[in-house]
Amino acid sequence: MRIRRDKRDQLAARGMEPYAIGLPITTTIAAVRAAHPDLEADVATGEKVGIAGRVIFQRNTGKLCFATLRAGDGTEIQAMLSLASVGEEALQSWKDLVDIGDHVFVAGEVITSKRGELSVMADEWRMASKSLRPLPVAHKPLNEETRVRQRYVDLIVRPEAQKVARTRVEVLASVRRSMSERGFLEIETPMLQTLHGGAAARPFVTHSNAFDIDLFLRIAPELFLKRAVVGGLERVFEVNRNFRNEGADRTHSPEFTMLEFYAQYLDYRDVARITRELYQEAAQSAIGSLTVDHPDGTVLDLSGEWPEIDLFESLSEAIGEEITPETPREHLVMLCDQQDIAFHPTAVAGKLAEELFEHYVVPTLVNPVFVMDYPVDTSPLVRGHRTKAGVVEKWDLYINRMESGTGYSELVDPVIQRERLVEQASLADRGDDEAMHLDEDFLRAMEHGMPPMGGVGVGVDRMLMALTGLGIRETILFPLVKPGQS
RNA sequence: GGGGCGCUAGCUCAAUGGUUAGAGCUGCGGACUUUUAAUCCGUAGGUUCCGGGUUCGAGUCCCGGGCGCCCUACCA
Repeated sequence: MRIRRDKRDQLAARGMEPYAIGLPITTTIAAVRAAHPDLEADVATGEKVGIAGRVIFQRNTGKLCFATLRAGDGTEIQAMLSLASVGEEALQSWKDLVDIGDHVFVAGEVITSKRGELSVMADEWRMASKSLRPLPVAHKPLNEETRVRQRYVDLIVRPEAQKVARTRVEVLASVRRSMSERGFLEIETPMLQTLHGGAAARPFVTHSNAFDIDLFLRIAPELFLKRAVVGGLERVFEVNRNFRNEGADRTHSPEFTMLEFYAQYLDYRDVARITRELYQEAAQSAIGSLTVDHPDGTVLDLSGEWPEIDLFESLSEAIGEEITPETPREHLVMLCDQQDIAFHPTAVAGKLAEELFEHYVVPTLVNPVFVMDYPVDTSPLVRGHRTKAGVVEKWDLYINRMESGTGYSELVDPVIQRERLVEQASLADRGDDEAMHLDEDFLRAMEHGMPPMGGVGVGVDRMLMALTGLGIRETILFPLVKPGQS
């Protein structure tokens, strides 16, 4: 650090700017590479360029210096500085003052070296940004903590980190494209809410000084998106952050990115199809394939139609006895106890059935599957099933043994909705801090006539996980980390 | 929440309770006009995560704390 600071000062002393702006850059490394895909060794093209990049390797010999410059997109090119073309003073400055990690500008002719490496033979060089801290040694894996805490370093030295960051960009762009093509409007709804609703989760609480009230960071945008549909924005979506004050592990982050979309007059099967298409289009544009290979050897096949299984039927089959929405709570408790499945003491029968499902069936769900028709008592915002008793028109999408999305035929009857929410509110009063509170304004919106609609929530981070096989903290560029000692 | 493992030089890692905590790469000085993780010679580099304790002696053992990873549970 101290030595590099001295070099920074030396640059100024020799009349060079250590952080130069307005450099005469004429092209990119990628463009030079693309223009000269397969030159023979030891060729001079006569083409003059000005390029800049970060020094990633250096090989300084006596009168001829080599450096590998890398751009953010991972493309690299070699810079060569010879005594003959830059002169003694510039060559000496280069050897004295350039370190691995510096951004440098090089202007000169595009050539290939005697070993065939595409290079720029410099006529001049300039410092673009003097790096004061050394880069970690290349070719040795950084430990996971440093990668997450200093993602900027991770991105410099590990091309895979770049790739993941760019895959996320591509997935988000693809999702927005797919939604737009189907007539959905991207809208923004409140992150700061006076009541949290739309999901069952513990919220983060903050305080507004101006209004002198406590506010919640949203756990879901659902109730506002539905209000927008009431208002005649017939198809809406939002891709943005939700915040849940709960556990963090390989598949959960306190802030995570969620896609929600709602479309009037569609039902849960219609939106399931759209969800599958979204996924397939995102996979195609982000990784170029509907077959995904994970580092752990898992292979996901996202192609074609995705199968549907019935929650209670598949559970009954797995257990070997019939389980229905009418199966008494006591019996489900007994089945859970047999398998040492833990559950919350106040859990309702439907919740227990879902616990059993997670234990028996979920571990087998690698390729995408829509799990259909959930118990009514765990789904307060979903419409009752049109033919089956005790269940609602809801699916969960499982990919790679992970819940990756959920879709409903939304409940739009304000009278039934009020009954369900009152029931939830009484749960909240009894100490279930994840139950929903009564949102009178939401009910008021419904009472103005909410069109029948299908709605979906898809975890975008989990999309990235499915497409890369990585943990959630690798798919998020800057995940929350506890402050360290220093 | 419970259990396990880890934290030592810029990075990746060594070090039976016992000399002055080592190695590779990085860095620094030098040689070299075709190198590719360049090579060769020389050299520097430490609050062993923090705080206590046991001991003649602690990176190592004990207690407390911090941070991370894995497993497990919880979180519809």
